[in-house]
Amino acid sequence: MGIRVRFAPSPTGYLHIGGARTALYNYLFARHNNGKFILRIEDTDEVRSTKESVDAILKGMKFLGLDYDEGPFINKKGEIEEKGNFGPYFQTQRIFLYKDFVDKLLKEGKAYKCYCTVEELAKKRELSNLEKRPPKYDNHCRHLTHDQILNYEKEGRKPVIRFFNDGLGETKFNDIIKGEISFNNSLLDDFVIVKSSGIPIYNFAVVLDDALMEISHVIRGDDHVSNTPRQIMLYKAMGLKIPEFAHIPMILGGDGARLSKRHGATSVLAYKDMGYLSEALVNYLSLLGWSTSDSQQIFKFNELIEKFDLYRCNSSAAIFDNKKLDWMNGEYIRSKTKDEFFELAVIELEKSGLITREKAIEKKAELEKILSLEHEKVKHLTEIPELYDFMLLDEINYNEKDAEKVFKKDPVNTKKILVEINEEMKKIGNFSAENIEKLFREYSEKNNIKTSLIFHPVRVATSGRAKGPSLFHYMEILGKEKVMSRINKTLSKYFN
RNA sequence: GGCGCGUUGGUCCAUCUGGUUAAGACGCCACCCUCUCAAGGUGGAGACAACGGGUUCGAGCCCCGUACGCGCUACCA
Repeated sequence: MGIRVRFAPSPTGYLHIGGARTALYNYLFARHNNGKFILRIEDTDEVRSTKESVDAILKGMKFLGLDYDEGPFINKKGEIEEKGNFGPYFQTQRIFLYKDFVDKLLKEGKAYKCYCTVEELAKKRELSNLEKRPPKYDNHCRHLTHDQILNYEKEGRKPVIRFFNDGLGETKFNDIIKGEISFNNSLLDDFVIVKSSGIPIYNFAVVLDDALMEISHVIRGDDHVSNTPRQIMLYKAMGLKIPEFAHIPMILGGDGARLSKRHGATSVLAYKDMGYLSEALVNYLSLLGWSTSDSQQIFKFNELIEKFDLYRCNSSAAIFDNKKLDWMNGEYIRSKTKDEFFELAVIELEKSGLITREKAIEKKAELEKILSLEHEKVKHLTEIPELYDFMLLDEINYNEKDAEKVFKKDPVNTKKILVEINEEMKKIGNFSAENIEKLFREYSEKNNIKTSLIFHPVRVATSGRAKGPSLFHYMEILGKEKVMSRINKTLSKYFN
């Protein structure tokens, strides 16, 4: 009776945005209902499945914070281990579990061996295409004679096993998200359930795994809707309990096509590398297909668990909007405490070579002051180095465009102002933002110069750019000496 | 081709079992704040609910059809 759901990716690539959302919805549904969340790797595609993909998926899950009750995970030694009582959790390792079911289906005449080769089938398919008929298997091997079978075997043909579909009646199910969906059984053919390699086909393995793992709700992408009737037929044929189904719509790229590499990064880990917080990604993804009636946008993780409702999911595809994700990421970065932001910033700063971790921790108080200058401006963590480099570098980099614009407009007066203000600053005892501002404003008044004609040049002269934090505040942190020497350096670089 | 699913402003979506000036968020624009850039605040433009029929006193919400999009139709998952 307990709720058990699973996320079952195939390891043929990294964990992408679509898979991540499927995983998230499963997770949220399980946690909301005090159920179990299971991770199962569907690696029955022996050609495309890779170990690297398994790693990438596991890492992606970890980054998103989607912890599961059962399934494979990477242990402290970096090896893959499994937890849970319904294992194994790799589909290929479960093959031995399927044998009895296959034998039973065979014995009961609900499945049969088919000796047609892929070439033969391809030819038939081509023909029916030519004749504009639906490409359906022609049931050629349904009733082979003993001799025919012997002959095929002698030829060395390895059979596949097909499900015997009588084509009678219809298969319907009530999808939690899409409502009632029905299919006419006569439209489905005798589909393959076990490949000639002995490895079961997805539609068969998924049924057995879900049944054996006692999955109560199958929550997956709606590209599986059309597969569901086949699976239900199998559940029925094997006398297994049919779970509830919930098919969540696809995520599309800006051009309305299915989200893919062409639309930029689709790997969850790539988003991490681009400076997105997992909280932001999770929050954004949660809203791509689901919403509350009051259209709440920002949710704490626990709040998501509390409020998430599968029945309120949308049934139509959604376009992934990077702009909104960016906004949300900014919201989450802004909501970080000083300490948290410090930790996040150190990682980026260290990555860019601006500071070492040791040094950052040694000068934590000062660094935190610097960081607070631009904290609210950060949209991606990766912007941090370029936002603060002028505060951390001895030698500033001038943005030539800004320098040109600010210095060359009125070089004579600008030079005069810079020289004079630099001289004036010597007088400041306590080099505080307040005192600097006071001095600047007095100088402006005394000489009847617009403040902007002072502020802008000083900003570029001390930071190398026209954009930046509050002028006097960063000057205070920089200190009188650095400020004055930077102005002098600017003077000799641009005004000689 | 067949079958299935979908279609509310540029985007995500609300409108719970038919009765609202069709709400909110992102983005966009303007103004305010201001030493710049952001952030924040205020306001604004933008949808006659794909289209066409019905049912009903009344439909974005129900029914039918059309168009368009997506998915499945593999010894892929």
